[in-house]
Amino acid sequence: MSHNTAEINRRLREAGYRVTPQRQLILDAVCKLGKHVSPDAVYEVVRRNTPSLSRATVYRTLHFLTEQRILAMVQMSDGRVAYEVAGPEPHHHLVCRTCDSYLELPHSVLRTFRQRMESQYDFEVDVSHVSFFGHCNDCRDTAGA
Amino acid sequence: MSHNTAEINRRLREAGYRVTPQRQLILDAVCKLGKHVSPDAVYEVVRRNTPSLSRATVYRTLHFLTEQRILAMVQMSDGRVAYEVAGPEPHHHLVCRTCDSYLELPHSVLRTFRQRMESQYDFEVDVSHVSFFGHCNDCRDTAGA
DNA sequence: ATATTAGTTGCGACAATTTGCAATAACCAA
DNA sequence: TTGGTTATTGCAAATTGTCGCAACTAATAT
Ligand SMILES: [Mn+2]
Ligand SMILES: [Mn+2]
Ligand SMILES: [Zn+2]
Ligand SMILES: [Zn+2]
Repeated sequence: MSHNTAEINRRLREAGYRVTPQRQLILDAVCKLGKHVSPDAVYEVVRRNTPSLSRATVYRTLHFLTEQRILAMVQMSDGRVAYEVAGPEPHHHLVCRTCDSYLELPHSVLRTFRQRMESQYDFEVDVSHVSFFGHCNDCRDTAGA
Repeated sequence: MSHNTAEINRRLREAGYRVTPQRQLILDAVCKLGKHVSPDAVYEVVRRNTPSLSRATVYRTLHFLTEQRILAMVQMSDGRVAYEVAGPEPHHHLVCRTCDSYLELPHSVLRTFRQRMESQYDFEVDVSHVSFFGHCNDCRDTAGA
């Protein structure tokens, strides 16, 4: 997934945030590294360019860009999180507990569920990048339970 | 939720595990502290009784008791996990991102979703104690998005 | 009771992530 | 340009959680 730098910078400034070299480097790194990137992988890439860039900034910026819906956060099966550039439409994940592979689901699979929670419980479910855990076709036989 | 000590101890021993004072203290602490207890809260309680009991043992035991289905693990909105005594039937949670309150859902709400993932993607979703995040009725107005 | 055995614990080191705070620098207005 | 305001960064310390390993002890048999 790629990203439109000019458009993003405009959005950030309009909301009162600043466009810093760190933020641009980190976003570029996630973009280049592809899907489901770990904070540490991002850190390793950006430090090649800017060794002074700190780990704290990587974590903070990944959170920040996720809040701005420029990135999306994905729960992995071991409890850690990964990031990816957010597309125009959110999607969901089926993450295998055994081999850590994942399938991506269209946004639509949770539409009726969301509506049901809304009407029955007055609860507005955030149906953006939800992860479900379990076992993929290859791992079902070998994995217990 | 309470627990039947004698029955649990029998089950553990039968499976080749041991009933230790640490495990009993930790289980009692979760039970006494109520629902959705953090590892640190458990640690604070048990160390009053047994100061030598280590943090590592708390984490290991909470994992262990979850594997044995004596406890259940719940994802909280900040990514951390909490524990509760597992009832006879699993249930799910609607966790509010703003106030951290939660609603409990019956196990059945994911039955059709699970079947759909099974038939469409050959993926076996683990539908035990799933957390969904969003905003509760009280927080919907105040919270952005 | 005593000994044997293997599951469990505590410790310390380590890895991962968060946070407070002073220094910095992006943005904007003049 | 220049200067002021304040969001952001880097650093270091604090949290949070994991791991290897030697010492310990619960369970079982003798
Ligand atoms: Mn994805
Ligand atoms: Mn619950
Ligand atoms: Zn798999
Ligand atoms: Zn709420």
